[in-house]
Amino acid sequence: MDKFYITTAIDYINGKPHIGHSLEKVAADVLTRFYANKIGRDNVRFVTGTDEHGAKIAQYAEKENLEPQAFADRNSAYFSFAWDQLNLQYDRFVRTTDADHEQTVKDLVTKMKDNGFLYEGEYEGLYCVGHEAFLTDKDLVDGACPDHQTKPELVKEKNWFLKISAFSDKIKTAIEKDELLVWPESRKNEILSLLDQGFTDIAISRPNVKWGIPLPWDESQTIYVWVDALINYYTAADGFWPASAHVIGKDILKFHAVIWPAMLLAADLPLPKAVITHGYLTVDNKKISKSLGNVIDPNDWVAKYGSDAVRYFLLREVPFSDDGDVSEEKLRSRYEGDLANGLGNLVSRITTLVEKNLDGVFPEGTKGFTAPGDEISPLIEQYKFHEALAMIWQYVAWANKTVDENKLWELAKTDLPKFTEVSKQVIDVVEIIAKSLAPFMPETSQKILAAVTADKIVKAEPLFPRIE
RNA sequence: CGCGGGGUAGAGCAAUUGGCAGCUCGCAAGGCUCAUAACCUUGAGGUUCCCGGUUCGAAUCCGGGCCCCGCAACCA
Repeated sequence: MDKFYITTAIDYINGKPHIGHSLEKVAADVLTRFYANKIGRDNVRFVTGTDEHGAKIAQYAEKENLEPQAFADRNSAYFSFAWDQLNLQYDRFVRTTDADHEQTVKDLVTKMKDNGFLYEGEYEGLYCVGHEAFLTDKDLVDGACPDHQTKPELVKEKNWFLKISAFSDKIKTAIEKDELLVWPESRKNEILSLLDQGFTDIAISRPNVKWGIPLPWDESQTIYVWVDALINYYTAADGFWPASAHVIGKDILKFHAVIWPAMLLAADLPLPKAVITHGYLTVDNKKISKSLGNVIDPNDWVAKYGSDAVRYFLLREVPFSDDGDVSEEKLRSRYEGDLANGLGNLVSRITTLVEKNLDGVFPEGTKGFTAPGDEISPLIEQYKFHEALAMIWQYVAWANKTVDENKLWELAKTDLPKFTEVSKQVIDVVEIIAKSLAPFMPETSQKILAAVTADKIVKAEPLFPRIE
């Protein structure tokens, strides 16, 4: 591998970022830092951003008496701000209203048409004005929309369609052979069975949506927001295409594993290497929802516990591929248990012991700890972040145990050579911990490395101070 | 019989191919005093949802049943 291009889903800006959005971005950042360490930062590209077109956005903007663009500018900034707080090293924050993106979308769609994979058709359906969307018969109760208590209108729309059917075999083969890896396995099976059932062609343009990118050859239509949004990955590639991994949530797998590949094939472009699907978070075992009032602003947690703690918590608490539950109580428990009592206290006690008894310096040639093989990297490469972190904490446990079992504070008085040797081993293990932790907790990693590799080791400041 | 995920210690979860049912937290007892009231050791705690089947052997495989959570909206 000489290059690695990683993307996250770009978020729809009808609201503010919540803790569920953060999980995906943090995971992508961990992969970015991990591969950067392996192949050099210049060879890794990390892109995230916001999805800003569509009727809904225009509607929200109107409610607030804002132009759509002004609304988009404001809300997009909520996202980039949150990602900065979480210390994400993205190379580009792409917005679907960016000029170069709009041009790329037009170019790609034109290419799909020139290649003969678009056709003009008519869509007829039951349109609910309240939803601004088409409903199917099964959505209706007594012929009316159950949410709006209105009868939908029968509407005929002219649209341009993408011939997905022309590519379904190719896509299926690519997924089966893992040329397009769909992870985890259960998601791969899900998509394959979806492809077996057959995939209908999708409309790539809409006649009645104004806030969007116009079709180059028919300006009465704008490009369907999903088509517009997916192309961001190509817009922002900057020579890195094809993507190594699209990190996404489970709800949008269909778009990334079928529609997006079909678009790329229609435009003669290579397929991405992997679609990595994560689960959903619940808060206090309930779905995240505004009406339940359990939406968590990641900025609040970062302000209180620090970005590293939040990054650690999100990836340690929940297996990445699965749904999982979070809460401030659980975060606090990880913070106090794993971080303050476990790692933080370890660094304090060992640096203190070395400062007090060796004046912070190991004699020339002190034998240290021989590192075992790298057990952490394969876990990160397989997106098993929670297991990687659990593994790192086994080193923390080993170090604490070693200090205790050897009674280092006593050895310092009775057998200084032995003290020197054992404490050097512990320091070395702490260094391994810090290095392994670098992608997950960059600031903490730096602090620990600075403390244990100093010419003269001194008692470290608490890494994770008590809160409140 | 709509689709999917799940039911394992008080809580949260794990257990490759069927092979001694484990981990973290909490609880109890003990140890220690280097350390952020932190750390270490030991212990208690199980009908693996229920019934049946296959097997030398089932949390795991098969059949049947019960229960919980998603799949309409704000919402990744």
